[in-house]
Amino acid sequence: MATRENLLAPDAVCTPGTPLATPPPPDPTVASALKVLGDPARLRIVQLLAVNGAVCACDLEVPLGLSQPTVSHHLRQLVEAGLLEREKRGTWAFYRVVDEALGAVGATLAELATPGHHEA
Amino acid sequence: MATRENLLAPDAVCTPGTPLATPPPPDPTVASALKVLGDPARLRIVQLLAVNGAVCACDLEVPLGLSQPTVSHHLRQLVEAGLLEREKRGTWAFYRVVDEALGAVGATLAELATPGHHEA
DNA sequence: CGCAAGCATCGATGACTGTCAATATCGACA
DNA sequence: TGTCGATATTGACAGTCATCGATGCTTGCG
Repeated sequence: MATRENLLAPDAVCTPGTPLATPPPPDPTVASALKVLGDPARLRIVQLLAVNGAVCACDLEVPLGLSQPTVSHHLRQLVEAGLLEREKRGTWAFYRVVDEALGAVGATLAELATPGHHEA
Repeated sequence: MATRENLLAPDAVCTPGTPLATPPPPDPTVASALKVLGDPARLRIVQLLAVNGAVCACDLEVPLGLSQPTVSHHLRQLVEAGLLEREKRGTWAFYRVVDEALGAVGATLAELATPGHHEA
């Protein structure tokens, strides 16, 4: 439900004495993956690859409406973030989603969205 | 497993005749949420709120190491993306994670990471 | 009513980045 | 070996954004 009434305890107050719990910062891998996924073109690439399986770079220019260097640039970012794998086959290169990496990002967000982290 | 050997079918080829499936673009809400979560400071804010429950803005400056206007700026982005809710209590403002919104983003990524989208 | 405190907004600035044209690199093939 | 096609890299440019200081706004309180 999460209506306005139960947003926080009614006696909640800004407690300067309690500098709030500082858990270990989020996995840098997940953080950089989120940064990379933040771009619409790259998110679209991941979606296209997730649906079509392995796709060669030349087939991405048209659906993305971007130039070949730009597509190559985005693919590079995604590979460096560990979200994509590359296989060179002859003159052209196929890309594929790394399910574990993408799933790890989703799982991290899902866990943060799970109540019970703070005092029940 | 996903070793290099089964990256794609061994006879896979760049098929110019098959312009590959173009699914409806990802939910704009999720896309903008990912863009907002791409910033390390904002991801950290979400994590701090997920752990501590409702937190007032004044308690975020120190752990983030950012100035008050910058913190306010990030909080605004997160609220506009639907990831945070704000409740003003007296002079100070408490923020809280919207579990459904954050969970939706995680679920979307998890679904993209689930094999079976492309032909088995 | 006036002061203080917390937060939001404004304006400026420096850094980052998405984009493309041009060019280089690499592999296939005759 | 020479050419062609696909991809990667470089350099440049424009737009975006994170950040902060200064300022304004609102609320609580004496």
